[in-house]
Amino acid sequence: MPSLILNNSYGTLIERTLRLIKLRYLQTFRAANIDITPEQWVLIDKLYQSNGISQNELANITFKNAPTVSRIIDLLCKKGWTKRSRSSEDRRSYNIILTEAGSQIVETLLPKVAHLRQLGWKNMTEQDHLKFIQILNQIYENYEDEEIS
Amino acid sequence: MPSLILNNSYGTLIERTLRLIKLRYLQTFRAANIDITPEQWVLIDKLYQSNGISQNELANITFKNAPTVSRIIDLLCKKGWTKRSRSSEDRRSYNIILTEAGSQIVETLLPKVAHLRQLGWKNMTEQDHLKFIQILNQIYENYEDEEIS
DNA sequence: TAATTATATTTGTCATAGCAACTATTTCTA
DNA sequence: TAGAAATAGTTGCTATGACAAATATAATTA
Repeated sequence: MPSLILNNSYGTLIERTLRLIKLRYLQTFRAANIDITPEQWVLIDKLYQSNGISQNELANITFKNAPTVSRIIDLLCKKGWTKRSRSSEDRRSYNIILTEAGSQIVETLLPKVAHLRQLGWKNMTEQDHLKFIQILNQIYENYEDEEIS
Repeated sequence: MPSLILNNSYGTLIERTLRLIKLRYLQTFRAANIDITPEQWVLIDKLYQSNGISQNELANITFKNAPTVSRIIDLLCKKGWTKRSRSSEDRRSYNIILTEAGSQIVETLLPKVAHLRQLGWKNMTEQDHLKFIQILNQIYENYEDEEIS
């Protein structure tokens, strides 16, 4: 259906691709019998790399907003994969700790996620990958610069 | 913060850019004093091009699912921008009609949206645009092909 | 140091989106 | 043609995300 593709603005196409990527992640997690969403995955993956960071830091590095991170951490804590520990330096914030169970989830899923990431670049070169990321970030900057009346 | 960019998978970067695009659309609509979301815009924009199509057709061309389209049409009808009219050929489906008020909304916003679409491609060539869409669709196809266990 | 301002997090409300189950029709098939 | 299967749409439940308002604590300033 090439006409469908041509008739849609790039926003719609970005959304379509992103939605499929997330669906594949979800299906992969289900196939591994682990009840986790792609967004929850992003957070515990970051915690695996930087255990003990605050919700605010998590929000910054994942580009999510504070209420969203707060609610996802709620869910992760309910599942026993993370724990909130009040920071001793700043009693407003928490250190978010990945539990042993949480670590095991990450270690189980990491190779499957690595496979998914590669999958997206099938039939393409490293050059394509770089170009894509570069354009994506250029679009971001273009919109970031713009003051909307 | 280049390290942030390099440390994030492309899914996260796609999401970040898409979120900013949607935010700019929303801000543009607000600046025009029109209470509409980017998703609602996508639907009435399609109806402006193809008035009277069914919810199912709308879902297909916007890559949204049936419940989502049903609920967005509910909202559009409440605002008086669309109407549902039972199809005479197939009494299960509706023809979704853009009202006069709906048409005026589209006509007011179209030039502003055209400006936003161009904005994303500042500092880039038509070649970049084509390459980006091509890669985006290749990623889509790569994930589409894959059977998840 | 008291008062103001800024920051980290939470909560409420709404919109979007996925999935599953359901109703009403239509189409297919034995 | 009767019964089964498919299709269009709706509704319920859950998760994510935006925004605004609230609380608690920290940092700044007069």
